Amino acid sequence: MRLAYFGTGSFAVPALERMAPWIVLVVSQPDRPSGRGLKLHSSPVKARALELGLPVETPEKSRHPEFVQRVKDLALDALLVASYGQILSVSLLEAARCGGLNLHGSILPAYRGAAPIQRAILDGQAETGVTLMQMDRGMDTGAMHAIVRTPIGPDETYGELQDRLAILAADLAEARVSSLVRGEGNPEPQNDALATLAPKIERAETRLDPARSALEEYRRFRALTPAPGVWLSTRYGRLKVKDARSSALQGVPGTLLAIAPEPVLAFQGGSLELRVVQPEGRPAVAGRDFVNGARLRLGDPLCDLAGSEL
RNA sequence: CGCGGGGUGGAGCAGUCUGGUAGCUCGUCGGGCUCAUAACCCGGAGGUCAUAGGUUCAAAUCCUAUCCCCGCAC
Repeated sequence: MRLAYFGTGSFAVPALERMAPWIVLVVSQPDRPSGRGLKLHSSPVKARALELGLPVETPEKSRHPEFVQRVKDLALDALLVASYGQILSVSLLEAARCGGLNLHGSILPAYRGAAPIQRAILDGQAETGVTLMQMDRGMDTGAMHAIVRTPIGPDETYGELQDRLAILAADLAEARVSSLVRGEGNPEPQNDALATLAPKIERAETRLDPARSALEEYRRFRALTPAPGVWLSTRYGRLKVKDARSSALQGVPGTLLAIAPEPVLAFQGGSLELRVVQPEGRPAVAGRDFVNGARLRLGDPLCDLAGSEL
């Protein structure tokens, strides 16, 4: 079996490792200036592929005819795709004998799009999964070959869930791709009427607001942790919340309902225990340490609710 | 050269602008109070103020260089 592997994010790394024996080319997003100092950074998939000694290409546009021709010349059985970040053109899909097989982090047709794992947590879903599907011209609209399901833990974060789903995706690829390539598939079309979208996360969604419900904001914390992360606008500036748990304590939103053993911040109808926070320009610290440094006391307001600054 | 913040007893911070005794909230150790406690009271130990050099009678504080950490934006 000869495969090309199209992937970028860390969700795609385990499947890359598992399928490496059959992968003749890895395709990932180009290195881009990012981070402090705007230095070039490789995608997780590219970095791992190079460690594995696999050839890597990072076309700016994978639909470019010259690139498509190069793929065609590889005489591939299929393109295996996971978290690639570019739409694959029909001409590219047709460059492999069995087209494109996509590993998607949701139970399709729910959560089509860029951020299925985050959106599932954000919505409070109790279950999600990975779908292996036959790619077509639409976005995550192709017929489904297989689905694995898994419950979402009540305190599970995006990072933790993605790691689990990535393993499930690798299992799924290992178990099914070779038989699909042999033509043993029996794909089931998606019911478009049941489809939902999972658009990418917007910056505005990363702010925790004590005026909103504790339930909703705890989901927000879980859905966006560890990346891109969530933050509070406080009297001491922006405060990233890197670890938190929901708490049953209730009180005036924005004030501290407890100081020890961990500070508890009141939200609407509940509260969050702030376990690890990070002030601007400083390393992350235990919530208790932040409270000590800021000289906060029980009942003190941490956030001002008046204006929704930023 | 994208913009910016920070490195001060074990932890988190103030002090730096306007050089002149090392401060605060915790932790820790000892003692006390209490039925008891993560609560409270009293007392103690513990600091090369990131590193190197410079200015000065005197540097955490001013100047120069270096190392390390981080936020924003992308």
